[in-house]
Amino acid sequence: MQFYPRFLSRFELTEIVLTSSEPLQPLNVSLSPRERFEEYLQSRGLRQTSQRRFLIEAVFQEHDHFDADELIDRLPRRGEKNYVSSATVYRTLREFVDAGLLKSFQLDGRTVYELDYGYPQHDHLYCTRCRQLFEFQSDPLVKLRDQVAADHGFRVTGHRMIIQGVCRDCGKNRRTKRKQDLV
Amino acid sequence: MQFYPRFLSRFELTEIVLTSSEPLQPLNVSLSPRERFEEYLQSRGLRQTSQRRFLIEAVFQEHDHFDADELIDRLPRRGEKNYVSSATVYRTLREFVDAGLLKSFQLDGRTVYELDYGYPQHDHLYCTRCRQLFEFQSDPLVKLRDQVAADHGFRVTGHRMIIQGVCRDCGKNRRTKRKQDLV
DNA sequence: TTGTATGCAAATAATTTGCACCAAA
DNA sequence: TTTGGTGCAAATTATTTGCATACAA
Repeated sequence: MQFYPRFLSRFELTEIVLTSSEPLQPLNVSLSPRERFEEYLQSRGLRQTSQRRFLIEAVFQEHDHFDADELIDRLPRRGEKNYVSSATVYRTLREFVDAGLLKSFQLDGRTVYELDYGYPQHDHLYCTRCRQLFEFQSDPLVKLRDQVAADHGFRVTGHRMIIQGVCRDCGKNRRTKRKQDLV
Repeated sequence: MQFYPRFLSRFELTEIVLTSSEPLQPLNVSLSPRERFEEYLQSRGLRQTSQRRFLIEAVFQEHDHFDADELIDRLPRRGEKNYVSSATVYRTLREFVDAGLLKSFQLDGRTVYELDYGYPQHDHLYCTRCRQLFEFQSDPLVKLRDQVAADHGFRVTGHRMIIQGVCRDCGKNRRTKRKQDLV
């Protein structure tokens, strides 16, 4: 049996792929996230507010992936000092992304954020057992991407690569909940 | 200024990357999607119903990406012949994915489905202007993936790669709505 | 002063779920 | 018959939005 072809194509490329195993270094950036954000706000005629200042500290204090809900959970509650409404949290997270401080992507339906400013480009391994995200960096991947894009007349603005599987630990502990290895 | 390192690492790999530009061929599969699904149902003691039979036809009649909403739109309405409730559509789409007939992934917040059974593995280029998805195939990408995974002790079950950018046509027509080149 | 920004609550949007009824095997 | 399947409507979840008020510039 046979299906109609869609817009599929291969691309041509021959190159030597090289990567190194040095630990990935944080980038040196001249401005702190906060300074960078202030610059962003100024350039657009937006305002500095206590909420924005507080949120940028809160976000850059942690160094892991998070979603809006997790962030809100570790912020002061309504009534407490420095409380920020969730509406504002959502609005501000988007601004952080616009400002280039954070990156966001979709995983299992929710929006996941991670620090971008001050961190090198990287991609993810996702363990479908424990749902943990691991990071890796690969220059060849980026080259491959550019090659594919060029091949299709695309001007690249970015990419998102997630490798799904079972991480080392979960591979050992077969006893770990299996569920359905969701995509 | 300097940030704490996270779980970042590079990996070691040296290889020759080769790809070809032959148009990608549909796979030859011995069973039709419908037969394949019937097999799946039987193996799990599930039932064949008119809704399931109808949906599999509807889904495999088209050969493009779609989301639940688009699918429901082109199905018979309530009251008409062969009407299927949206709840059942959602439930059945998930079964199709379980059965390996469809693949699903998240894009701009919604769940996008595409035919899997009978089609070769591939990845996507996404135009952030016209929001169209294009497909490409790259063996080196898969090798790279396996290498990275092995490097991290991962047992791979799959991956998702989306290259974002502006497609050829939208690159020409600067007049096309620009908005914010959303991720 | 003047127009953003924020908090609150209501509105969305996309799915999922509870439940009574229907229908394969 | 028995147990899974379906339709309907209500419930969820994650966000977004309208609007009156607060506040930075």
